[in-house]
Amino acid sequence: MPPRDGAGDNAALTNASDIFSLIATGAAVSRSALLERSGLSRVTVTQRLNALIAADLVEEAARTLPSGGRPTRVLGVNPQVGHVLVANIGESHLHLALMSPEPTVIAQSTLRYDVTEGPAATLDRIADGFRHLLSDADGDIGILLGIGLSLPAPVDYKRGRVVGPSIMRGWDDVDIIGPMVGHFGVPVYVDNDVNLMTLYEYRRHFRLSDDMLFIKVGTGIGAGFIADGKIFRGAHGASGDIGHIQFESEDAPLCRCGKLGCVEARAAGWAIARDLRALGFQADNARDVIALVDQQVPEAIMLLRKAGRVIGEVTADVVSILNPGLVVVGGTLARGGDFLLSGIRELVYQRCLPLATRELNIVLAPPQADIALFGTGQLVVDNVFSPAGASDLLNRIASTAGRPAADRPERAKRRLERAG
Amino acid sequence: MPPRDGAGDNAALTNASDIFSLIATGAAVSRSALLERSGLSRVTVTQRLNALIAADLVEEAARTLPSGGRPTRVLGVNPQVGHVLVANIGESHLHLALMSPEPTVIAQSTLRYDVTEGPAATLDRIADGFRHLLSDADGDIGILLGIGLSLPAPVDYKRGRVVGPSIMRGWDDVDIIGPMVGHFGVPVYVDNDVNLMTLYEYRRHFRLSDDMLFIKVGTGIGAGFIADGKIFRGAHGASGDIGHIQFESEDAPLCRCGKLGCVEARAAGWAIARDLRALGFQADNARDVIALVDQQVPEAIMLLRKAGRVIGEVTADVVSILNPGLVVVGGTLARGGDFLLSGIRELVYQRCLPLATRELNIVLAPPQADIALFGTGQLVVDNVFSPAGASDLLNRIASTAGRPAADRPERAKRRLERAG
DNA sequence: ATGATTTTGTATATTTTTATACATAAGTAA
DNA sequence: TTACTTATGTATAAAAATATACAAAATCAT
Repeated sequence: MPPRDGAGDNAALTNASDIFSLIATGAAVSRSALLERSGLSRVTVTQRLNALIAADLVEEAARTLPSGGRPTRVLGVNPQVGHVLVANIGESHLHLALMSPEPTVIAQSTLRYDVTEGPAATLDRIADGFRHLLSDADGDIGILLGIGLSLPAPVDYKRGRVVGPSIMRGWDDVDIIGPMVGHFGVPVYVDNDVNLMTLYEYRRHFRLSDDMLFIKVGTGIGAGFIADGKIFRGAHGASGDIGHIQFESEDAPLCRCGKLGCVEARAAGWAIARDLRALGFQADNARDVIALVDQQVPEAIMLLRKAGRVIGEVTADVVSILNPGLVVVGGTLARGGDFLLSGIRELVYQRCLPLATRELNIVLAPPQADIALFGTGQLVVDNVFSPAGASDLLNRIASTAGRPAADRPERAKRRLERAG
Repeated sequence: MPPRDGAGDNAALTNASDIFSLIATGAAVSRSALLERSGLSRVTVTQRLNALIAADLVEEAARTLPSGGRPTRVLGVNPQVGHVLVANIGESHLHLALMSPEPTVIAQSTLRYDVTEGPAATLDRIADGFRHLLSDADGDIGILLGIGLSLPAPVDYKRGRVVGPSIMRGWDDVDIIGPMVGHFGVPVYVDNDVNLMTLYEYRRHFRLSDDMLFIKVGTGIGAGFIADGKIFRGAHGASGDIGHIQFESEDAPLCRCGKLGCVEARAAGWAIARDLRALGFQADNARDVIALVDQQVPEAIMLLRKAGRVIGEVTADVVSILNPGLVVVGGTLARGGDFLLSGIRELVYQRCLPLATRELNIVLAPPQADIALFGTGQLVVDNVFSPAGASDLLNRIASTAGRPAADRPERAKRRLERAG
């Protein structure tokens, strides 16, 4: 066992980022797997692994795997290597969390706010809230790995900006990443909340389905896709806008967007609530609709079933276009269970050709609160532990314990530039 | 200038695959770009580049780029490094070509065949046809880099098999790659023809649009997508099946698939031809429809405009779901020009929210024959010149001139395994 | 209890890569 | 014509990686 020295050899540390990334992403969790995946020699793998262990970034688990001879030791990231900060920005609430890299919640807080405060003031409040979470944290939680923000609006992921007018008034084309990087000096990621919910369901529950469709049915209706293992976002981050696809009918209802016959105007929580009010019931939103369904109110059930068939109609089109292997239905209205799901299945299996549906599963998302928050944590961790992110991270760790980058030999500088 | 020696140092050659891939893909075409992109030192880049030049795989172009000091020499793949074989398998024709890596056609042939001959006999005929093309080739065309096959059916790209019953009767779930690899011993790639047309348009005409939708309107109707620079295929290769999305109406026509109201039954070439026959005109397919449009027959123009609006309706849904930055319309009916395009634009701009359309372009594909064939060539070249493909290729080249893999030091063996 | 298998540890010679330095080539601007 | 800039060539010492070998640990089967 090599001597443990927290500072370690910093050049050796930054040089070990490829090994760190393989372990951190779960791509290789044993020495033999590292040998196979890295293409390096056994001695070099051992040397770099020892540097990571010495720096307390990686640890040997108690667990071993049988191999027919000496058992294989499992390797893993030290859970105390660091933490991430995430914020789910709603229309009236800010839900903040300090998370470990699994990601699991270490601490969290919820703040009320008003969207009219504007992005600059809101981002400052989020930064303050993050600092409170950090200062209240007990024990050694390692370094801040990165920050993630979830927004209920289309987000151009590469530019880190909201695109287009949306319910987040005043946020269109505003730089969100810059101010947050300014506050904390770590990588910052921003995405649309439905995309992050989709990422959560994929990574936590449906990992084997590399092409899956997530449909969020709540007060509004939206969709997220995993295509070949990655979030599909479209050219400007506005993919999945299925709520405003229109179907013609004589009684096409007016949508909030100003068009007639949108899926949302027929089947979203607000639309079902509208129809329930027309029948004399008290209902404002998706949650109220589900409360009435839970009370077995026949009219609420009837309207939910009808909504299921409308959602099924648009889902059928999406399935024809995208060819997913799995459809996951989540959001508040999904708590209606089979009242909603049966209509979705009926229309999808009716409308699509067998080629698209013969190996298609349509399921409800497992009930879980705050999945956008967990999805945001997952996004940050995935990026920070990627090969490029790991290189950047280990340079950051090394540079807090070593000489400045300007003094480094050329190779270390070049590695920094490539990671940048 | 290093001495030219065709056999070269084979270990040095396989070690240079990363440099070769960077040059071959166009990611780096100068020494300074190679330095930046490879992360290697200047001496190592030069050593590996010299090995590639000595092996006649890479050449220094006559062209230089001004730099303010000594001009930068442009590097490129030797056009005679090798060739690819491609086949476009139609319903009644086999269109074969021998292509250079640009890809451009060196030689080609067209064979009539019947789909009832079955896949085994057809693949044998294709192999024979490929051998004829090779034996007729003049001059040094280098080694066979790879083979590509295009099919008018959904293809599971990873498995290299047709999925589901289709117009290619008898091909469902048949191994296509195995027999062709058996014949020629090189990598073989199989994909759906619309995907390959999409790849061609993207790489040859719309390279800056990393999220684009290609709509093929001919006798049938289908779509292909480029998502973040890559072909989007779906879970089983059946994405883009927009022809069988149904819209309800009182007079919904019966489709060939057995459903009522499919987009294809309303707007495909065969459907317009059906409607023209009902009006007393002679028309069997998309080509006949366009011939009548070219003759300015009002009824043909009217039906084509109507088809444009139906296609526009489904395109609007696709645009809402996928958020492309560009829509390209191709296929035989696209020769109808603005008679078709104006209806597509009308419905897309009418039905979609501004968020999806404000930066969306909708254009006709430039006229060009055989774009699936060129797309197939592009697919082969992209794969063969990728980092993994280049490693495999250089191992193949080295092994035809060097000692057997079993005799190699451990590192060369490990590189082979990783490339495999 | 013993032998075989597989993993992991450690050492050393060789090879490859990098860092550094000096030099020349080929433009461009003054 | 000269000086400056940038690219490219070449050489050498130092560092890193690899190949190879020997050894010990920890199971498992007999």
